[in-house]
Amino acid sequence: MSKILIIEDEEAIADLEKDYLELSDFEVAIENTGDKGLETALSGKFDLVILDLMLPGMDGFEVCKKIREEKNIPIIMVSAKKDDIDKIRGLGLGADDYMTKPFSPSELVARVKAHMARYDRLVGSSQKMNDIIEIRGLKIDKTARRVYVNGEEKIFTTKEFDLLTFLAENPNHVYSKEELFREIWDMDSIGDIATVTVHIKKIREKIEFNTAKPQYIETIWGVGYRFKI
Amino acid sequence: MSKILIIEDEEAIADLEKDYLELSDFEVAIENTGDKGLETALSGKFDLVILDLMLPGMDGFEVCKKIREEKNIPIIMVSAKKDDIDKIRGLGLGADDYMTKPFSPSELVARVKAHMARYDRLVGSSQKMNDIIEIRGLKIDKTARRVYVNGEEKIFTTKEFDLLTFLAENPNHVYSKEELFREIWDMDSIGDIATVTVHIKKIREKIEFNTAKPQYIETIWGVGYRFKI
DNA sequence: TAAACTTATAAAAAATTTATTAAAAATGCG
DNA sequence: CGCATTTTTAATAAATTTTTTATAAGTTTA
Repeated sequence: MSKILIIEDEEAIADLEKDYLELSDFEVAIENTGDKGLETALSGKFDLVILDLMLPGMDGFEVCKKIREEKNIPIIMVSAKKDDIDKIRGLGLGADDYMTKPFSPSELVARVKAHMARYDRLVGSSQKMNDIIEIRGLKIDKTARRVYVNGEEKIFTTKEFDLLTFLAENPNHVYSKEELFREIWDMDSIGDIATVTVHIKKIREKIEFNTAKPQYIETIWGVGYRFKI
Repeated sequence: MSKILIIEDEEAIADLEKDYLELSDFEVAIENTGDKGLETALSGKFDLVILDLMLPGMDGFEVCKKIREEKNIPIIMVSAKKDDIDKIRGLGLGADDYMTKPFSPSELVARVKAHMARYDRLVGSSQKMNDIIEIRGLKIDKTARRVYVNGEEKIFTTKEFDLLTFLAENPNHVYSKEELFREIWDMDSIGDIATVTVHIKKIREKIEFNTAKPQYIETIWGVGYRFKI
């Protein structure tokens, strides 16, 4: 199922868009500031972004530019002023479409579908450039299998990389050691899952500033681990 | 230089569009019927099509659909009636953009540029077609099938050359031995892919200063190989 | 706070993967 | 066909990763 990120500070509008998109079977998330929106967009979980121009914090121009530096996913920019639309079109920020408020929900859905279809058509099954996950200072390049922490590359082994990538791709979700084992090791955990603990430790040594107070992979005592977004 | 095809029966309009696009350094051709337009579009010589909806012979709907069956190039559809635009948008013909006449020439140029940029961004007209790959001290001449390391020619066998070229053309991407085998040997690896390892070693002997610390082809333990850019 | 339980850490042992070498097989060419 | 070259196979060595194990440290619960 395709995932759409709405970056919009007017709650009523965002909710309305969300409702209509969900009726068309899209999965929708909303962020209400530019900064949070950018971060979520760069997490790599979304297939399309609907971006309002006027936002608290970082504005839409900037967010669009920053997303484009890393991602090729379709971006639909939305503004209340027709003049702004003409202006940003000329700036060549790399947005894929521009809509002036107010617009009909069905038009939004139609455009979203069209952009998704084109993206699939062009990028298709080939190499998706969309394989960079970035959360705060952590950057994971999936095809190159490289990990950077605050710009510095850290060398990861296969299992470490797979485990970190899985957690980072599914943030804010607690996984038990058994679940992680099944996910990365492709088999049922017959008893011993101590190796998961050891791998988590090794990952933390590479990505955390202070392993005792992890910023990325949290321990949920008695349950498992969670990647904090 | 990018080439644009205008399919439009009103000569005055077509000429006007042509003039403006040429001012922006595009190469432009005009066809005035649907049938001829389709044929020219399918010739493969054009990077973008501007397609009028009302045409003698085959109409714009049909032309758009037929182009899409063969080509992914951007198509901008043009119509005098706003209603028609809404209608075709819903049809999902695969057009990339829709404009209602009359429109300003500068808007046309802006849209053309945006679509070209996106197409390049997603499909990557980059250096893939280049005959000579040069990365640091390594130079690969594809048509001559010669390899130079710091100016000195090294003799490569067929498989060695193909393997090195594939990796160098797709740098920063980790390929497993199986993938490399499929790519170079044109068949599924039924079990043994040890030959890939041996070829990598032979290539390294020729291009690396110290095969134990490869500067070009890195080993990603447990995964495969990666050409370092 | 002590007991019970869970996770973190460290180091070694085990397993896996790749590099190297050499010989065998296949291919291409005169 | 026979020779030279390329490619593949196979066996061993070397390197690296993964798992195990033991112990320490941190939480929770009664």
